[in-house]
Amino acid sequence: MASKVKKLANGMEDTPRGRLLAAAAHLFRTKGFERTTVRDLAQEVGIQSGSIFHHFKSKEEILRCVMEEVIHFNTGRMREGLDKSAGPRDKLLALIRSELNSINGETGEAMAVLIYEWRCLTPESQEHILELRSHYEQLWLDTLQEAQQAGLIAPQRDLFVLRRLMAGAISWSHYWYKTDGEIKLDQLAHQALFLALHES
Amino acid sequence: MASKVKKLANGMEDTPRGRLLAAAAHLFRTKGFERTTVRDLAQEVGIQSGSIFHHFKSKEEILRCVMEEVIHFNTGRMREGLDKSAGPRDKLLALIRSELNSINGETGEAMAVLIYEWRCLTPESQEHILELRSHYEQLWLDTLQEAQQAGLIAPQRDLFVLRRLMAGAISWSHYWYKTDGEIKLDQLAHQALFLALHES
DNA sequence: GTCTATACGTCGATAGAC
DNA sequence: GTCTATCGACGTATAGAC
Repeated sequence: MASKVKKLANGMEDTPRGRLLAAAAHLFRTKGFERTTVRDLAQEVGIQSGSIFHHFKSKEEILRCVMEEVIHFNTGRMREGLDKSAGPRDKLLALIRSELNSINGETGEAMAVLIYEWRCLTPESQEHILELRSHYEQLWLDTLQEAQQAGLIAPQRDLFVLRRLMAGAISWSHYWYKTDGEIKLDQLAHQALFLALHES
Repeated sequence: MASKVKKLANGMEDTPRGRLLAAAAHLFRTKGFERTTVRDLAQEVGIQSGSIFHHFKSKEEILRCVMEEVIHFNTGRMREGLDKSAGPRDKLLALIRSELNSINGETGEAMAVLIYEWRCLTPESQEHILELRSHYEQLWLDTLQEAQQAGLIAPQRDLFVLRRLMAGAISWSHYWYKTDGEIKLDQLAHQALFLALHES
């Protein structure tokens, strides 16, 4: 039922199309893309399965749109966080916080879909999404470089590798981190910052 | 065809059952569990689809067995590496090396299956696999604690969180790390060790 | 232990009325 | 823009011969 879909936020308007995307993020996350049928999707928003194909030309297109939306939304939010921060340490912390938030906050389901349903995209869609992500990754590398030049990160560390390691560390949190647990997201961000810093 | 399956190593004997498991690790990794059909699987080992069900009672059982085998094999290898190392720093490095090797070496496909096809297990199987992993995780926590007591890891760091972050950092490497690239696995292990150490 | 044949459900997507 | 009805393909698993 439509009421089960918690929030249509994240730039997803309250239109049939937006509701479908929100439901898709939820179902693709919990059941996986393959196991989710267009009939599941239709039921979740309260229409019939045939009606879906008026809004999207295929099931794969729905997946691609979920991924596009979440990248756009989070790239914007990350840029905001970066603009509000001064100094390399705070900028780095802002990036970490922003990424942790993407994964464990309101956009968490869509982010998990972005990570785990990658294979279900056609090669053309994969290429398109990769292109969207590249700006996002460049912001990370620039910030890390700034931090290393300021002496916050040891000179012998490979920043390209460091970014990959941190991306894994952060994204993995969706497996174990509980928003309502003991650890606050901000504490987690600081623990993750230690991964990069020279002197903890 | 059977010849396409590179190695039946990793404790998988050269029996019909072992060949099926090796083929399953490969196919589940590249196509995903859902997209892999029992017909694909049968073709890969050169039998008919119906014959599979003489060896396994369901497709899900094959998945569970792939996961069980890879956990057993890698827990053993990790213990070996640990036994050969002296001192907390080397022990930690041994764990990192061992885990990187599990993910990027011969057992890489099965490890990726373990991580990414989790949802496809029945709840009963999930519980069973979790139990198998718990010993493995305890070895990590013990080693981290030893390192912290020796002053290698800053006292303000939460070791439970650190292990989770490192698990993510390491497992993520299967997405981007290329065994035949510039970076050697041992270099990567050292870069990953920096994530934990107080003074890089 | 592998074969052939097939039961039987479910899938994505389409067609055409309203 | 949503409905109903349905097509044709493909999925897992089984039955029984060899």
